[in-house]
Amino acid sequence: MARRQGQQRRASIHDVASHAGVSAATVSKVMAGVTTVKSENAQRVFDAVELLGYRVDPLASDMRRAKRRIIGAIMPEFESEFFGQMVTQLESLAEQRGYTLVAASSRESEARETEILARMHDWRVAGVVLAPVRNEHGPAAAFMKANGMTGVLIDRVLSDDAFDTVSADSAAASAEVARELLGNGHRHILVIGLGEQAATVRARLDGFRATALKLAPGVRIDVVLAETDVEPLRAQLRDYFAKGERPTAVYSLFLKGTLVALSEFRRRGWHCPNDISLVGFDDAEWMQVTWPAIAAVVQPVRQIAGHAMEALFARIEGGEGPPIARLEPCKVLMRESVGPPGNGPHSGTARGT
Amino acid sequence: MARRQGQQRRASIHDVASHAGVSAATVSKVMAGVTTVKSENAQRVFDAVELLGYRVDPLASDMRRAKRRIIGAIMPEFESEFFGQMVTQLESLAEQRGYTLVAASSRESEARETEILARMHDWRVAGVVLAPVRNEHGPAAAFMKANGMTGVLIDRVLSDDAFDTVSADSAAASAEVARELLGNGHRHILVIGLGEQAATVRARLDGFRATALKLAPGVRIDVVLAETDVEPLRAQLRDYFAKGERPTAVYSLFLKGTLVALSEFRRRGWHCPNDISLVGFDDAEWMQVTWPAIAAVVQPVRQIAGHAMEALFARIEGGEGPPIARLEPCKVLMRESVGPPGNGPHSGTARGT
DNA sequence: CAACCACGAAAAATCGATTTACCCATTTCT
DNA sequence: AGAAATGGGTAAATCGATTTTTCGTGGTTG
Repeated sequence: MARRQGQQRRASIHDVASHAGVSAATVSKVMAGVTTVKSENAQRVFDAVELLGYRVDPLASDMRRAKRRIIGAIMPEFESEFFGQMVTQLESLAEQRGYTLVAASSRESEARETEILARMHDWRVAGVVLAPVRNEHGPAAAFMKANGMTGVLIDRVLSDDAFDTVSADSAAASAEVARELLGNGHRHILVIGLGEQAATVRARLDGFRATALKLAPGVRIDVVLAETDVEPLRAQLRDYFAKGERPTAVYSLFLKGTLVALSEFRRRGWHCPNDISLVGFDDAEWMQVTWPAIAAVVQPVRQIAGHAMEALFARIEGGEGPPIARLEPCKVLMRESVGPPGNGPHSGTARGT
Repeated sequence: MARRQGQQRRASIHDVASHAGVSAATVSKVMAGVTTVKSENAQRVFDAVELLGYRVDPLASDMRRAKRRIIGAIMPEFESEFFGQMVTQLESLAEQRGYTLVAASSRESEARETEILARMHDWRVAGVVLAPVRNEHGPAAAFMKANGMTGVLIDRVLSDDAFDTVSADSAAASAEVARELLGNGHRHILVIGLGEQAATVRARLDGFRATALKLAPGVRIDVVLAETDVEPLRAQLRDYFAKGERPTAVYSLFLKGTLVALSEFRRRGWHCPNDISLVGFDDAEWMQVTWPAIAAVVQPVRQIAGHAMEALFARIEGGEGPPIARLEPCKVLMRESVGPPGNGPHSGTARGT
């Protein structure tokens, strides 16, 4: 084709202009699709563009406008399926509107979160999709407010007075989990989570507790919350079981908790669902191929991503009005890890085995 | 602090200059850390910077140079632990050198891969870390060559005549898997993979086969390869077992293959390792908490990322010389999914059960 | 026939930095 | 003492686009 040598400098708008015998402004107009250019000139521009392999430099093009066609995305991590899918979705939605997504991971650190935000501010991103490490009341959101950035908060949030929020309907999903577990006959259930993620954990916990108590007022619900990290949770869980506590089901409020629960079951030689039932918030591909398959709450990634971007672009385009707080419905997949209690060796009779 | 109202326009270098009573060039020098500035002036600049909350605009700063301080990363997907960790690593390495990482996912499509590459070329990235969908001989690498881009290829590659490559030492790892399986007494082994990823699959397969045949010349090694997608592989695997083939061990050459194998085992009611043994290339967090824990080859993500970035920056800084092809050693974690053959209900005697 | 409009395109300003060329005092060297 | 080197700065050019202003031409209108 008309591709030039790899070595030489990229063609600029001026190269095209002089080749086509018009001014740079005209080339700009043609590229932007403005109709007030004589068709003959437009054609010569097209030819020159083709010949030189010219493409608009998006950064130079963005220089003049206050908001650049870049969307920032900040996730707590990239390693999990959930955030991986989220980034993929956001990326493709941004592209659809001619924006480029720049993603960064805060690695579960609020300090890094703010740092990244500052960098994105430097980049003059048009908007930010932020999945905060803790919740909407952290330093990151404060930074965005202080600097007049436009953004949307997702995932570990409920609502905010300055930003639109989009998250899974944790409470409703937890209520359904409660119905399922209670329906299976469980009356002693352990819930595990991370206290740091205050708002979400509270919603999930309250949603679960309210429904459970309504269905069976005598139900016993134990709660083991670690503050920040997974390892302390593992230790607390170990203590809990070591004390002789024998719930018949465990509900984990986040993915890593499900892994911790499973590994503790392993250590103790317990199998699901005979010895204990397990449901986790957050689904993963492997959960349906293990034996038993693990029951899980599936977060609606596409909906969250879609509505987040919708809200974000509405603000970017100047949309006013009070911030919205959206809750997307989850799906609860009851799989083999949940069954009726009382089949296992330790339940009822067992205690000191 | 001295933070201004969120509403007003960001301070530019000229605002700082006029506040400090010097020229923009002087401000630029101070920000760049040039020492030939009178300390009194430097101080006034610092004060003005503090007062106005000034930060250099990285895009404007990059305008003049040919290569911008941006590194592009293109991964086949973001959803898996491996590529998630890879992006995280690359991001932090890029940041350490004052670069920003812009990551994009090709979603296992060569067309998208080239598209993204073109976009990154438009962005004039300083370099690209590309994990190709198929291998190093695809259109993406060709595009990079044709446009004189600097880049490094990772993961599904072995070596290239134009770019540095960094990948896991598939052959050595597969040899070790062979030693383990043969050592356990397996003499009929099924290997599954994706034919599309030619170079890597060949290396893994050959490494496995060579070592296996050396250790036990009579060993039977079956191979089931699907071309592009996972679902056809599932179908082929189903056919293979339906024909009555009963290998005592399966070695999956990639993560999704391991999932497919597991789900097929489930369908047939087979348990590891009694009915069949399983090892997979690629580790994941869940593999150690399931029952049985799944044996896996762990790819050295940090080393791959580290050496890829090292090589990339060497080229960016003008390093010459023939392309290097690096192989990073893997770790093989033999877990409970592997055991000696012959305990299961179907092996030996079984056939029509 | 002069005044007015519309059209299309060129010229110039702009975005926010960096870098080059050049200027003016001192110092240093011969 | 006169020339050359050096320190410290500034104005202006530059990067690659977009956007605003200006300009010339041709056609209408009073």
